[in-house]
Amino acid sequence: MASKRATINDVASLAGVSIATASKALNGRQDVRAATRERVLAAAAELSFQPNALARGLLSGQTRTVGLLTSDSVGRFGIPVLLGAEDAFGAGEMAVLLCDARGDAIREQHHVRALLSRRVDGLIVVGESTDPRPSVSRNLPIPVVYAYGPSEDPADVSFVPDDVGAAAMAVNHLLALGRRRIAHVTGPAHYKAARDREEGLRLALADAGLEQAGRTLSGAWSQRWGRHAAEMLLMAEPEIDAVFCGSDQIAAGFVETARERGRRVPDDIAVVGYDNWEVLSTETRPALTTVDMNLELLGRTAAQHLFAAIDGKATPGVHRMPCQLVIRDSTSPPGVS
Amino acid sequence: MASKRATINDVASLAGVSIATASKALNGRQDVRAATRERVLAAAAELSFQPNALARGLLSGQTRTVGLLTSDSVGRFGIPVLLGAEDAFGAGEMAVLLCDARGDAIREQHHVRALLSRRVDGLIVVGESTDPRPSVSRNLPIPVVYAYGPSEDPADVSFVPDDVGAAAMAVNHLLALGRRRIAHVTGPAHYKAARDREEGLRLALADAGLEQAGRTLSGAWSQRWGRHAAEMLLMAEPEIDAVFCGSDQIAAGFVETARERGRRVPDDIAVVGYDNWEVLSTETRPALTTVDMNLELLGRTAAQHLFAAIDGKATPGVHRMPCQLVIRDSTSPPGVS
DNA sequence: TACGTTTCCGAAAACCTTTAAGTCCAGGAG
DNA sequence: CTCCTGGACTTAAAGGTTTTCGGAAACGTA
Repeated sequence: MASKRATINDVASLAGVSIATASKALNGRQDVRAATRERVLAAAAELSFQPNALARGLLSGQTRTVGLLTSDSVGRFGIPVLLGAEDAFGAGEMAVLLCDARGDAIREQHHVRALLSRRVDGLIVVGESTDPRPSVSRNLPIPVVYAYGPSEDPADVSFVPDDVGAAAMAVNHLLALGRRRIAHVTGPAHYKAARDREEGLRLALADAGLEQAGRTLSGAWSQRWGRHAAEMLLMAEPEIDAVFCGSDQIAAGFVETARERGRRVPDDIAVVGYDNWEVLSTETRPALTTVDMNLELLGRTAAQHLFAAIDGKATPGVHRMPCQLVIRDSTSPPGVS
Repeated sequence: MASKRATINDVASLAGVSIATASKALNGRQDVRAATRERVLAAAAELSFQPNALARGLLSGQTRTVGLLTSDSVGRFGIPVLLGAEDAFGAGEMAVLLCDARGDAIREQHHVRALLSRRVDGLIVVGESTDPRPSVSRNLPIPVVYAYGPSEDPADVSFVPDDVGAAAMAVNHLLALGRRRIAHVTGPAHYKAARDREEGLRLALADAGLEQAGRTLSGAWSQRWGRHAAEMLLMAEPEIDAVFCGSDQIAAGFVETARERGRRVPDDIAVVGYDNWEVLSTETRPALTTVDMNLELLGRTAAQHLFAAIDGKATPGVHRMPCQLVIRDSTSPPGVS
């Protein structure tokens, strides 16, 4: 361990100037002779001087730090958002203070206070689902943006994936392949994500003047449920030619069971998943066509808008971010597979 | 947004005392009358006063903040470690400053400097694999602990899963079930994890006086490779009765192909995976017996030892943390399934 | 009254940096 | 020669908190 951290005072003494001059030299300001600046820089290098961000922040009122508050144990959805945010901040000077509330409102409040006391410049709140969540920003002295899970308060700034549009896009893809008897298997109906994706399906089918094949099957987001739903669906609606699944896990389960029951994917039944969770979507056979919510982009965008808000240019409201359909073998046109 | 943040000065004025007295009252120190303390506390509450952590840190030299430096984009292994660390810190007062070096040494240095300038009290470095990595702690004025991926420097403090012991444990489990012809499919041989796990297998077999069934098959960590290896293995060594896989992905692929080839799991072939990645291990049929590396515990332990190191009690060396065998259906004794 | 003790409170320094304002000096213009 | 200008540098204040030390009041004792 180095003995003691060098301060700008040490640098100034070593260079034989005042601390004011040292500061100016180090920050590239005017009013300092080239020779002097060089002496200061040399001294700083020799002492491996690092300016104390605390002192700087105390003075300027800006810490160049943002808080990232997640509720879902930094789970499946938090990570990419976090990465995108870190990406937007990272290259520059911003740092991210990470807090996990583990879904507990009390703990969340506690973390908000801790972050406030650390004088973060802003806050990103990552939801655990796309269901609107209570606002945390009432009377907060710093800007807040919500990612993935929007705030209940429309005056807040929120970024969410456009589930409705993405589902419609997925279904239109199936329609373009000539599929006409499309079924829907999805997660628990109390999730807004499930309802939104069903809504997108409904819209796309209505546009095409078609009826959905059978009723929507709501269960869990799991592979197990996908297998179970496949059993039921193949029994009840034997002549379906496509399935839109609410998650890749469901789709993976569906594909597995369909194959065991002698249905070929995609020839007999085309399957579309959701999430583009690569460990599943690229490893099932056939690989899954699926919706990628571009969460990393979403996180990056949220971070950029947080910057804007810090600079005083807020853009309130819920912003729906476009998703992307990743086309793989589970929806190849016949003969192409 | 609230107008302006209250300082201890505002609190003191409102309570009609000096800032020194206010500080003492707020921090529960002696030398302040009960009535006065109450007045101060009331004033603080009214102004919703939050002490400025910057000022406090500047004075005390302690920020109650640690840096968490990850190389693997907070991937599969970083998350649980991070959670464990956050857990150990969280309840109390510590905060975590997250940095992702994305595997780039330059960026890593940059982040270390940034963290240093923010005066973090310590650093946790999370590796992307169990291969030893260059030390980052040379001449750093703060303690550093390494989690998952150890430092090359034995004077540093590192925590890694005990892959050798865990593999031996897994194989002993197979032996206890009466399996005698055990094969091994694992990831790329240049990974220390792959070599360590093979070593554990070797030791367990040697103890039992047995030979491995066929040679170790090294490929990728993927499901695809698991399927491919299964094809080869069932051809080359048809009479194997157990397989030890280097990852759950490999195991999932193996199980799938084995079933398609008419081998029953676990009756004909018992399968053990590695990682306990639940989306795979609990969703395959049958569910996988697998090694759980207890990464969350590892992260928590690393964090606790970082605390100890901050308090001056370091424990240098590479600490191997015990793993745990999670027994599921893929190794049920015959007739129990 | 003089003095010591206890209890409570306030003044001021310290932490480190940035910046506004001020000082000093050389050189050019009048 | 005087005055002004501008460049190069220094002084000092500010930012919010904690802590040390000293001061004042109240009270008891001689």
